[in-house]
Amino acid sequence: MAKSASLHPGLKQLLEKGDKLYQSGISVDTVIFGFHENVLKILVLDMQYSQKRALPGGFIKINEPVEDAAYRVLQERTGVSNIFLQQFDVFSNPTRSDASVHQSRYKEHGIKIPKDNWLIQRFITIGFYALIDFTEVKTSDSQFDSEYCEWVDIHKLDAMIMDHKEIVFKALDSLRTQLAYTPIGKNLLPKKFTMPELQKLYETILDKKLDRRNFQRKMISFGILNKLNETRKGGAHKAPFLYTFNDKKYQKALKEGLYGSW
Amino acid sequence: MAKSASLHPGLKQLLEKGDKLYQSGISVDTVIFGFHENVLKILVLDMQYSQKRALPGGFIKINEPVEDAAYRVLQERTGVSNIFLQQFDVFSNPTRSDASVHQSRYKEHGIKIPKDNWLIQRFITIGFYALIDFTEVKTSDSQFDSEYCEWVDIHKLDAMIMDHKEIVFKALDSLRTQLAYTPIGKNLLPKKFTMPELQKLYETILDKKLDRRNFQRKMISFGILNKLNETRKGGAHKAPFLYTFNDKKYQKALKEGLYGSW
DNA sequence: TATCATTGCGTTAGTTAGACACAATATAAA
DNA sequence: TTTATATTGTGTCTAACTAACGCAATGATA
Repeated sequence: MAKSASLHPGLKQLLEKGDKLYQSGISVDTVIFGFHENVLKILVLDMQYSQKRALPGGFIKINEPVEDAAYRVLQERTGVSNIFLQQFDVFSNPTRSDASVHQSRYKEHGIKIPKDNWLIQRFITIGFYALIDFTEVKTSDSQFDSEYCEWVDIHKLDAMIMDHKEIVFKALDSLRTQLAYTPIGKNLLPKKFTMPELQKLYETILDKKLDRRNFQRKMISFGILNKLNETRKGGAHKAPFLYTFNDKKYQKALKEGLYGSW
Repeated sequence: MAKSASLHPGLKQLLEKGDKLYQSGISVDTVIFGFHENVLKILVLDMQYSQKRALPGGFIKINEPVEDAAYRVLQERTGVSNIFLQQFDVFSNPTRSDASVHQSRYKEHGIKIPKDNWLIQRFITIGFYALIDFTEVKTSDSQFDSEYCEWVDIHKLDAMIMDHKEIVFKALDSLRTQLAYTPIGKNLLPKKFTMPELQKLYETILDKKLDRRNFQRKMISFGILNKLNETRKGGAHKAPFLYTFNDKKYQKALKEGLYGSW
């Protein structure tokens, strides 16, 4: 069970110098959404020292903006840089922190965290959600031992530590709201995609069937798509056209917002 | 210039025991909106020891949720309890903190804050905005000396400390967005109000003229208003009917959202 | 009593959303 | 090679909604 693991220097440093390196009592946690095989998934941490999953999160360096901290964590975990990142809420329930999570992480290395260590205190966490192209992510190992990232169907989430499940559902809720006035998809889909694929993405996020023909009309009316002269062959039926996003217009729509409701 | 002021015990405690009482490096700041004489105003702190204004803000007690901290500050400053409070963003620019603000506050009492005091560090602040019925607020003196609250036209804002002006404009932006899918007005208007008054509120927040007749139709279609059998006489012309909000339906709309865009 | 700005209620044209029809087509089955 | 089948592309229709505007009623003022 307890594998003999050498203590990663980062972990040691975190314990001893964390209070000098990081803002005290604040963390960031990110819900990373990806879309694969018509399923909305999130990237969670699987930890050998715990049955429960965790959101990828981290601390905020002294002199680091919160957004940079979230972005840094994201890059460490996914290697991807084309990311849509959005702060959506703050989680501050005084009882949300759970020292035992840190304890078991260090216990694996035979270390007991002193009670007065900076890690053992109440943490307020700032929640972000990220949209990532599933195909670009290498779920590489963490910089720490015994932790690796894994995509999980958002509807099949097992137990998560602390209030991370609440964070996930709030993130999903914010994403749904965002869908109404912001273009979505650029970061969740490959460069080229078909209209049915885009529609599946919307249907999955909204958890709701949409009319194929009305969806297409509305989507095109936004003016953020380029229709290509290629089709995606290989499916068992009529080959749908491929599209890309018109980057310029997409960015403009991100800034100025769309209007429609779904 | 330097008035001889006795050091308020709260101020002394803040300096000496702040690090034990409050979460370190985190604060809340609230943009308090009010509506009076067809002008959108915010409640700002006027401080004798500074030319600049400040947002009412405060620190987060150990074991206090962030929302409670914001609410507590709000009550201290306004005495009002029927408040709509909404967290909207986090401000974390590492250079946003300005020790000189604290220094001049204490300097008034002849105290120089030690450089290693907990107040002299980078603070991340969580931004809230609040909607308050102007008529219910007593802009009472603060619990501290030399500070009092004052309503200021949002379009005539003078200099503010640190990044408080940015916080104000982001709050206004969030309020505008919110207007599209949430009912507004219950906390900004007196119990009874007329349709033109409600419209002025919307126009002021959106900074945009709306058609009187279409506004009325849409507002009524939301089903959150009770039309009373009274009119507001005294104006120089036809007396408009008075309305109240239907509390039950208003709360429901708050939860479930409206739809329309303005 | 007449004036006048404002309010309440109504109309119309143009646009959009939602539901559905039908032909075209890429593969699989016959 | 032909046929079957599910899916895609395009189009139509109706109901609902939005935006712009008309007009009579009203309450204070002159």
